[in-house]
Amino acid sequence: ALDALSQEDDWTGLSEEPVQHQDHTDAAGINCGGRGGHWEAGQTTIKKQQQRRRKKAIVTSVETDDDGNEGEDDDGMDIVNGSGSGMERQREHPFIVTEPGEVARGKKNGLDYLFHLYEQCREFLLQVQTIAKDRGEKCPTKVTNQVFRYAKKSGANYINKPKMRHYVHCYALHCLDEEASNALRRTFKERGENVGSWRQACYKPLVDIACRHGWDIDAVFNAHPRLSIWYVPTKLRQLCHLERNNAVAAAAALVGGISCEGSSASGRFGV
Amino acid sequence: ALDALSQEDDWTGLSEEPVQHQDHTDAAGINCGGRGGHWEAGQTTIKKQQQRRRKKAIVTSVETDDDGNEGEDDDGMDIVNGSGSGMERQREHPFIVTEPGEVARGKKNGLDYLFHLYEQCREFLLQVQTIAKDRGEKCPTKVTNQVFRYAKKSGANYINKPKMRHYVHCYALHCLDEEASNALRRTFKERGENVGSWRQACYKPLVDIACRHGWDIDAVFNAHPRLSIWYVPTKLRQLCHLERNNAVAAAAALVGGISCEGSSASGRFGV
DNA sequence: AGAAGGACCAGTGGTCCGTA
DNA sequence: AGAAGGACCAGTGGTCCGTA
Repeated sequence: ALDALSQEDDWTGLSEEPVQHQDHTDAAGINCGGRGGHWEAGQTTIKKQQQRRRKKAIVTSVETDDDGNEGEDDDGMDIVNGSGSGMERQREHPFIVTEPGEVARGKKNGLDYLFHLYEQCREFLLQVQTIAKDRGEKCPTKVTNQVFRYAKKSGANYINKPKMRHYVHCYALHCLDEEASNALRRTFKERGENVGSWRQACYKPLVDIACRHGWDIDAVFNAHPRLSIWYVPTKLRQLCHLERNNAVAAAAALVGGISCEGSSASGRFGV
Repeated sequence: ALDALSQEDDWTGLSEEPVQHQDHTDAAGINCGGRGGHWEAGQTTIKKQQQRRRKKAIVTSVETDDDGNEGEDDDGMDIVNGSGSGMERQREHPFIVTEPGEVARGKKNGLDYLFHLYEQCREFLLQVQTIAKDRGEKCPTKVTNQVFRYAKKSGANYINKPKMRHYVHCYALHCLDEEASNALRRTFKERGENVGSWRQACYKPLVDIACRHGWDIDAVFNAHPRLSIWYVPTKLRQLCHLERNNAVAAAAALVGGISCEGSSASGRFGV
């Protein structure tokens, strides 16, 4: 009965409501898909050089049970999800790149399961919203700390903030262009790439989508009912900004040359 | 040149853009204006019994100037808004209830000035938004701490968060029903009421407006372009919730009597 | 090595209460 | 007394880095 909540439980077979897919057929695509400048270099450029002095983590919750034992080094534990005291829940199995519909084998979780977690968070948010409205309290529109707390309280210990935030943009691609998302998964599975590589690769198609929508990644997220409840990840926002600047610079170069002549693009066009 | 920023500067004469007034002609008014149960009692009922252990404030900024003086008890100071060191800015003059268009006399500020501060905050927000969009950073939709910080940095020292939050609902009434707001001001001025009483009196008409919009005070705020940038005050939200419950209870009593017969209103109507 | 997530931190929303 | 606002506090968004 280990891992009943994740890969061994055949949840993918459940009759989940299909993900609504919005058709973004926007005609005003400018400079999308070409160049792609810093898709390798940009990653390190963006990285904040934020040096933190981090204290050694202190063990705070060593609650002694009735017998006075302190929950000794119990390596061969066989009950994992039990609610008994002193039982730490095991970590979730790591994700691997799977094709759509494919169930991960061994101690792994697949990407359909990953995306399923986002749907679960949405349901928890809807419940939190219902409760808040009923009580006349302010009502969250996004998946906030409060929602993660509610999910944990509801028994969904496998949901946590760092994980969900980490893969938000992957889920975004799945929502916004399921075909492209599926194709990317198949490609990266075929190549034997790890999850980190696949995750990195999800950025580019999203930036292209943002490009087709005037570089407004917030508007792209907000226009999609299942995506609008997620905060736009900082890195995705930064990549969109960098690419927009790139595009603007390229357009300026086309018009006025790269030399500094004191004439802007709008000046050349008499605007 | 004292108080150039507030009442002595005849800013009300400036060509401010007129406040856009939305016409909320909603037909579905149910039980608005009647009863009004806890308009006295409710104020104390709501009050959180939040006992805080508050430490004695410690003086932290006693910066000694070049002469080594510690800024002694300088009662007869004549430069107030000067940017010189050791000069603390004087508090703003207190508000008094004024009629629309009336300029406060003496060391007082009028209510047109109060509402003007809200317009100024909106302009600061618009500037913060422009900067954020340009930098590709996340863009605030409300008047946040960041906006207050920006206002202060821009020299608007007379704007601060506690003050603006304190009178938000008064500004809300001014936005949503300027006629009613003006009438209330005239009445309270005539009666010689102080600002606190006027402020309290602003709640009821707002709750009535919320009633006419299905008790959704958030929707009421969000529907108005100048009001949507302000957080709904906690107390106003609570009052709306209480009145809604009141209205529901009254409706149930009309249908099923107050006795507990195990039949709901919807049951009686065969829904 | 690649990855999951506890726990930290800077800055937020909210408003109390020492101050004038 | 009535009122303005510095400064505090609980809980947030964000993600690092000790852990497995």
